[in-house]
Amino acid sequence: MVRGMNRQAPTLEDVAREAGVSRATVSRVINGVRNVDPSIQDLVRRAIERTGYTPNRAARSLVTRRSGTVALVVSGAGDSSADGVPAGGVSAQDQNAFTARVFADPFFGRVVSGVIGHLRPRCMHPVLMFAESAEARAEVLSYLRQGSADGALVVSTHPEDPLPALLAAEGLPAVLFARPARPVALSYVDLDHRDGGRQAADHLLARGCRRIVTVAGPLDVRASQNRLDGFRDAMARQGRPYVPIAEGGFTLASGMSAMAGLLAEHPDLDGVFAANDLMAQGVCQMLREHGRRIPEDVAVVGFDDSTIAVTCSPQLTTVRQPVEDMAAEMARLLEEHIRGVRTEPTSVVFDPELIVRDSA
Amino acid sequence: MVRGMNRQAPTLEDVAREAGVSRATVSRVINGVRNVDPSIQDLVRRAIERTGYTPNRAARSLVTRRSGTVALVVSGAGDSSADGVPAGGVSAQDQNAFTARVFADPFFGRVVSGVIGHLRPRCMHPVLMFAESAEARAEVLSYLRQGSADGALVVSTHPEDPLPALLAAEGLPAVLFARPARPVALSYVDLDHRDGGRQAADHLLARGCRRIVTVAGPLDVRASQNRLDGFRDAMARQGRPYVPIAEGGFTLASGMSAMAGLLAEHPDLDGVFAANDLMAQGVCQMLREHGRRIPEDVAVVGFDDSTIAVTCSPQLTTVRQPVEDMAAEMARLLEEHIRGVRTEPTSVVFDPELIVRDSA
DNA sequence: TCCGCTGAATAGAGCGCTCTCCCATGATCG
DNA sequence: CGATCATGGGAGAGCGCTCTATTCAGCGGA
Repeated sequence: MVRGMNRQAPTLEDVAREAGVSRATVSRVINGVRNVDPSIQDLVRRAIERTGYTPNRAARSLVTRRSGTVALVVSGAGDSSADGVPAGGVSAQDQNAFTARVFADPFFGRVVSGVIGHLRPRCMHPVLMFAESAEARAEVLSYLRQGSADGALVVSTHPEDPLPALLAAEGLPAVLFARPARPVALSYVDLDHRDGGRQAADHLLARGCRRIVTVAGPLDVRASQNRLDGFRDAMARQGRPYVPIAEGGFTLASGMSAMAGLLAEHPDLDGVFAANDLMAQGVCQMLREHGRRIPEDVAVVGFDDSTIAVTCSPQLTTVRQPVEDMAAEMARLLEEHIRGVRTEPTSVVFDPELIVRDSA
Repeated sequence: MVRGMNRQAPTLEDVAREAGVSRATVSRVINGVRNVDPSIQDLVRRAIERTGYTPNRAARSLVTRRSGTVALVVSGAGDSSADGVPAGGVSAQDQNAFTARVFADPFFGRVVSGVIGHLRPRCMHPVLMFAESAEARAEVLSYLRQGSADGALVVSTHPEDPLPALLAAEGLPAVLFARPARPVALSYVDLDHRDGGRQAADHLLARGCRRIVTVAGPLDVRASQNRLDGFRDAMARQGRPYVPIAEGGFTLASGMSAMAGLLAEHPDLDGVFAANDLMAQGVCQMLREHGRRIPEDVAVVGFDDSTIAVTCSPQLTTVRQPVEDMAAEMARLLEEHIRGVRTEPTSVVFDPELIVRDSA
């Protein structure tokens, strides 16, 4: 680094001069295209080393029309902004609350992990965005339009989320987590929730449970509905048409109160299926407070196989949702859409798997 | 949009032609620089509207040498890569485990929230990066060097994290969460952990607790140490030189087992200070299993005021760490470093605040 | 010997934007 | 009334890269 600490970063030009070749040749070596004489390749590589050259992303994107960035959007329903929200839109308070809710569930962390796992080897990176208001949605759209990101991975927290339709309308590359409530011409990745519910029912029945109840998720969420449907169908198929249900909100507290209600009405219950692990944890806590042993007195099956399934005690028997794999698949699909290799919307549905631990 | 659905996005040139002015004038209107005749401003704005123009980020970055992106780096200690890691470096498994650990604590979600809160109004965006291995660290550095991001916000999960020093050595703009173990010429944001410990002690004593114990965090983490020191000093100042300690790992499970141990040795305890809320939750669960009522029999004080402080039952009395504000301050400092408004490393230390709820 | 012909390297035209000059205009002033 | 100056606008030079078109060297075949 004797060559003077000039603040300016070295450019292709500098490397070319150093190596005694043209800019184009250096570019070819870096991008590994076309035939370049091995001896010259070496020459160039050494020059790159010597100058400490790093390609400038902006310049590259400008010509390739690709940023190497994808937006990872967590999207809510939010105001339509037409209904005259007090100026300034969403308050910091609201945004914090929204973010906190999103991250309270380990689910999102798994999504991030899966996405990064796929993106990293391809030198791509996720930009985190929240789209909980009309304003924020507009920002996401403009971010994509101006080419700051090549596409979007969207995780909706609400069935009425308008973002997918907006993305589809503009023809922006995007992949969704879970099938959207309304049909939209976008690829998505999903889980066979029905089958997950079925597996939970079969396991509880096989264990010999006779009085089974269920704490369902919010019934306006399709995934919750499907888990419940699959669960009930399997029960019905085994001659159990009636299953007491309490609706929860996917939170620990809601699991506890749902369980309290069920215990009051059905004190002799001996099996519970909770539609996610967080609620299952609440269920366990409430059962313990009522002196029930798990799984001796009551067997509990959760859903997701999130980190809490193993941190909570007893460790949860649960239906595994392979979130990391699903997220990686989203990234893969998006990448293919961006590269233009894939043009038609596609869906990939994953199979859940029962993980047997201590709670059932 | 009658003007032919040519796939090409409209450029400044197009807008300029449409408005009958020069490219430079349109640019001036968009960036709000220099005086432009109001009537022409209007003309231009209408032309922008009509063409549906969005400025191209890459082109802009190329000349301004600013990307409008900052890296939000979650950094671990990780291998030094010199010790011959089996080819391929970090496995997907490891990365998932790392990510899961990071997101299991609601802490990181609050950081994200605070950062976005500051960045969004400034049209800046965070790129999520993990730096749990030497390879990953190199990638972060190159990402910054090539101008893909203007600076880095670093949250270290390990005191020996080498990333801060690397960033400082290259003179890349960066701000840390928490003071680094070794002195590094970077700005950071921190909390007065000692004072937080003090507040917890004072509250338990003021409540009349006589047999107080504490579940500390990992003692190789400075924050844990400081919380403990502050706690013990305050106790000592009130004539209580001896406080039984169990060391936990900031996880729910570790809180439970630490509490189990303390209960065995000090069955008559009536007050517990846990160094974070997750452990406090474990403490509460364990106390309940031993038939203790909270707060009647045992008072529990947590630390952080994370979301679980209110979702857990009873709701936790806890020392609030204003993570969102701290994260926003990080973003603010980084932005100033990037703009060149601030050149010297700075530290900002926040004060904790005791939030009294039901557990103590 | 000359002519394609192929492979390897170069020249140079942009990508879409910002920003520094420079020029036209009209107001101000000695 | 010409010199001075603020004001608003345009021309055009890049920013650092990719990629097409082009040149050039070498080589076998008629």
